[in-house]
Amino acid sequence: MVRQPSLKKGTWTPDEDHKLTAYIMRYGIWNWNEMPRFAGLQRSGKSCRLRWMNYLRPNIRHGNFSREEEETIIRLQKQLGNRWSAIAARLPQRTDNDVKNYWNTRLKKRSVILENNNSASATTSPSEIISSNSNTDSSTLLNFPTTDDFPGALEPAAGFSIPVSNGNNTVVVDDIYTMKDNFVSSENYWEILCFLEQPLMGESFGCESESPNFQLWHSHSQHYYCDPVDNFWTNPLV
DNA sequence: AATGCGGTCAACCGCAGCGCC
DNA sequence: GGGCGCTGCGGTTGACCGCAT
Repeated sequence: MVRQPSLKKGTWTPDEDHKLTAYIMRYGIWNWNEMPRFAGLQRSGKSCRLRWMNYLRPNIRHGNFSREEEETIIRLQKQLGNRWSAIAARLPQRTDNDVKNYWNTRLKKRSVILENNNSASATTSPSEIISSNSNTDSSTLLNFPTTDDFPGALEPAAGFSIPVSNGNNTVVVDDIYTMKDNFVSSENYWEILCFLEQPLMGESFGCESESPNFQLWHSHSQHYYCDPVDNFWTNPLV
């Protein structure tokens, strides 16, 4: 009798991330339950899907919720309840898991205060209340520069400190190692590229440099940006 | 230096919805 | 209509980290 290898749980390793990303880039998403086996992963399909949807998928931002986003979450949560996927759909580049975590860890308490303040003063805007609230987490008050603020600018690299305008001097950008966001570091870019040029599933990649995907990738290499319009990642074979 | 505690967030679990047969 | 498999969603857990003592 062939024993089914036990499925791994817990934190994903960089190697597992690479395997999953490379597989989806090459073959697309076809069946979450079958994919792990073909991708050489000892993970459940659910685990792979979750990892892809919440972390590896391109065009995802983590942390540094803007004040506008906070207000949107608070407003929509009031309107829709805990329908996190619906709320996340209204927040570009945010995942339902991120929105849910952010709500549970930060906004939930603040929302209660907001309610109290609103009942006390119906004329005060949410942002004013957030700003004036002494219990407010200082991290929510940072005017964190985004790529929306500086179109075409490079995203700060992982581990770098950047100046903020809340009185503290710097904030450390979250450590990322690959494709966590739209942008990846040049080091990771080449690391990924090297990985993708390795044979997958025992077959050669052949002339990857002539493939549409490769050219798309290089066409964005200035900013290492994966354009969602290209549908490059989610459906690489089209 | 060691320990405790609270906050954060990645990941798991269970369930509901949907489509297919 | 019912069973089955797959996917998506929301609640919850547990590991990790920073800070206070």
